[in-house]
Amino acid sequence: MTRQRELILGILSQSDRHLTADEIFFLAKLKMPTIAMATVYNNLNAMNEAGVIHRIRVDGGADRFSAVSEPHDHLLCDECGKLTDIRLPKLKVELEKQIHSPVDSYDLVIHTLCPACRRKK
Amino acid sequence: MTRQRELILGILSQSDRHLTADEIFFLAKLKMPTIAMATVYNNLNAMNEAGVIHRIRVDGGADRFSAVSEPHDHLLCDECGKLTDIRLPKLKVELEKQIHSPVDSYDLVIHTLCPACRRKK
DNA sequence: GAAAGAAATAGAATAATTCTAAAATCATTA
DNA sequence: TAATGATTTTAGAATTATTCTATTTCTTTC
Repeated sequence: MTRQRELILGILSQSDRHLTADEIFFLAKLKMPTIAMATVYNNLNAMNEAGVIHRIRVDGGADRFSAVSEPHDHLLCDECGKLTDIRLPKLKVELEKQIHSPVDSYDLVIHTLCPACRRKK
Repeated sequence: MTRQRELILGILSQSDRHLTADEIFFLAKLKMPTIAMATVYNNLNAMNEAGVIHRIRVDGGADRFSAVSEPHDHLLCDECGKLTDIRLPKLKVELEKQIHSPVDSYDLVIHTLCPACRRKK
């Protein structure tokens, strides 16, 4: 656990949004101006592999990262692009029942309108 | 519907795998050597927007495309990387029940071992 | 405090995708 | 059929996200 890794993890933990590597790099630079982009990626990859953070790919953009370590799912608002975490604890078992095989893990992004955007319609 | 678009759609329809833009480009070139990569992307994007084909993003690699128009889900084998379609018709309703909101659509990739790889373990 | 190993840095390299400008194709109307 | 305008394709440059590489800086241990 280097200072850089600590910084990056801190940034992710404190953010309620899911950040791109670029955003993390920018925020990290504010606190540690010498940090390099490769360091950000190195650490994001390492922590992702270790399961400490989570990488999520969304259509039309860079990968996002979040510090939430518990498995969880995602709501994506197609109107404003906001990405929210949601926990569907029963889903894994449900999926295993449906495919008749053990599920290692899964990635789920649900497209829906966020409450704010729904109200505007 | 240009000749190029027809060709690309044909390639996708006839493939049982999910192809990358690169693979589609290669296959298209065999039939129409003058076709350009940009044309492949133009058409893939257009057809994806129109809902005729489906783009799917998988960790660590290029986007894949498939012609299957019905909504469906994906099984990804973490061992050999094989990506298979699966239909879970009840899931959408199940999700709507759980999030208490209408679900526009959703993307699901289930990580599991394919039968072949499971046998080898 | 020197040596060894691990991680960080800077910048080049790669891969996937998009953009741009010119040429080709197509459909429509004169 | 010729002219017109719109759309699409083409080729290659440009961009974006990410990884790689070689060198430097930190840590840790002796």
